[in-house]
Amino acid sequence: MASEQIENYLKQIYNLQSDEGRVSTSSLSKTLDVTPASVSEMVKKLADEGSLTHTPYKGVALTGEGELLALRIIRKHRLWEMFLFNVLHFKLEEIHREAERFEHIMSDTMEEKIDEVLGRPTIDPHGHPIPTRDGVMRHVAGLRLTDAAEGATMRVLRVNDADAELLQYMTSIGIALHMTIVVKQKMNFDNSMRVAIDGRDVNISSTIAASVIVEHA
Amino acid sequence: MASEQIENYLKQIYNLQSDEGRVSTSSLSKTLDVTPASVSEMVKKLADEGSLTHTPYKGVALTGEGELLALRIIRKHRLWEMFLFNVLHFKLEEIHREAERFEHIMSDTMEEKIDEVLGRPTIDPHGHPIPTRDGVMRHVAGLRLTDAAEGATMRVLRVNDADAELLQYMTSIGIALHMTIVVKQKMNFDNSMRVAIDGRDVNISSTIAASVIVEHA
DNA sequence: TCTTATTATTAGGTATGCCTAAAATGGGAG
DNA sequence: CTCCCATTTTAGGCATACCTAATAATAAGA
Repeated sequence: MASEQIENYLKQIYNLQSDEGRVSTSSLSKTLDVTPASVSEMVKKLADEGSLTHTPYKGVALTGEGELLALRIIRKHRLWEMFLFNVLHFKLEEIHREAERFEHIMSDTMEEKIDEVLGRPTIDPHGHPIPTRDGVMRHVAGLRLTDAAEGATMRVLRVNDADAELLQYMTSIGIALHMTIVVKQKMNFDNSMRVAIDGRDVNISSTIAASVIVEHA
Repeated sequence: MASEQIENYLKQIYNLQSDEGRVSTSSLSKTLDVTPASVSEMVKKLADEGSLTHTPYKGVALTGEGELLALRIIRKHRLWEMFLFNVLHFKLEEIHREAERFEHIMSDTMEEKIDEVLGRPTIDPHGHPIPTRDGVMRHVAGLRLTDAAEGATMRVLRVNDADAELLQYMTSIGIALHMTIVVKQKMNFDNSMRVAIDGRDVNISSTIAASVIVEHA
């Protein structure tokens, strides 16, 4: 079984691969909060184990095997988030951090029990898709609220899960999954916007708007 | 925060202290499945940290601080077992092993949420008392079924949680918490006994009988 | 009491995963 | 096309918690 650290590396590499395409030593160093030297070392080991391929000074890419391991962890993470939110009534902004620890020690039996109790959910409380047991993840397209046209009526597909403070603020102004948002006015100078949420007008910064992924309602 | 290993040492020392009184290096070595040499080393560290006192070649004893740490872990373990059993519908014999991993990463917030969801239980699914948040554990006296008199009607107070196979067998013959057992006949040659459980007569070995703690019904 | 057997401790070594400091690489500016 | 600098890798160390082998202390029997 892969150690907790190894699982974190694989998960992070998977995320960076989806978000940015290329995965560099320094990007891993930043997101995992370890020195580049440590990343180099670990990457070498993961390459030896067959979880990824590494071209020195170029970057890394998960093998099929490594990707499956990553997706298994992501599944556990998201199922656990769902459980914390729906069953234990944790706040939306708290679940990510809790799940970071539990994903590593969750047995496959536990994963199955939770999946069952939750009724086999397909998205987590932030709107992210939950991969299947065998590593298939269906990603629903969408666009950043920043990129929605003025006057458009959008529905919230998913929200950034990593920044608890931002998430807490979003919740406080009424942004939640599946909610309808109407883009009233876009300010070109700073990319902030005025939107209507639940009939109430709110000004939101570009940081917030960029963290909300929407689709046309 | 104490590491996972340290928590296991403290918990085990607490258990041995309650069961046997004296806690030797070799008893810890056996129950923790590490060599006596490793135990000596770790014990020295724990003594330095103030969790226990150590008299070389004699044994160890938890300090107040160490005992509190142990009881905090035991509380998490038992709450988690309760949760696995009642909410996730794990089998009685599976919960102990699962809880062994979770007890270490359960935050105090999680402990509180679970305690609340479960309705502040005072015993776990095996009948063991759950210590309070501040380390108070009320132990209910009882006797081994082996020691019950012939003809006596007893009620199951608690059962051994460590041996999954034994527990599974006990469940299969109908022994469960709070169940009534009538001692029909005691065989002196091997300490086995014939008992009535739920009206049905069953022969049980001394091993089984010794793992069942009962009180007079 | 003395000797042996049991129990416990110390000494020295391994693996993991982190670190800092030093060396190597390669892509972009001049 | 070369040189510089940011990125990356290697070298050498540290901490934790384990191990085996060797030594020391205690307990128990002759």
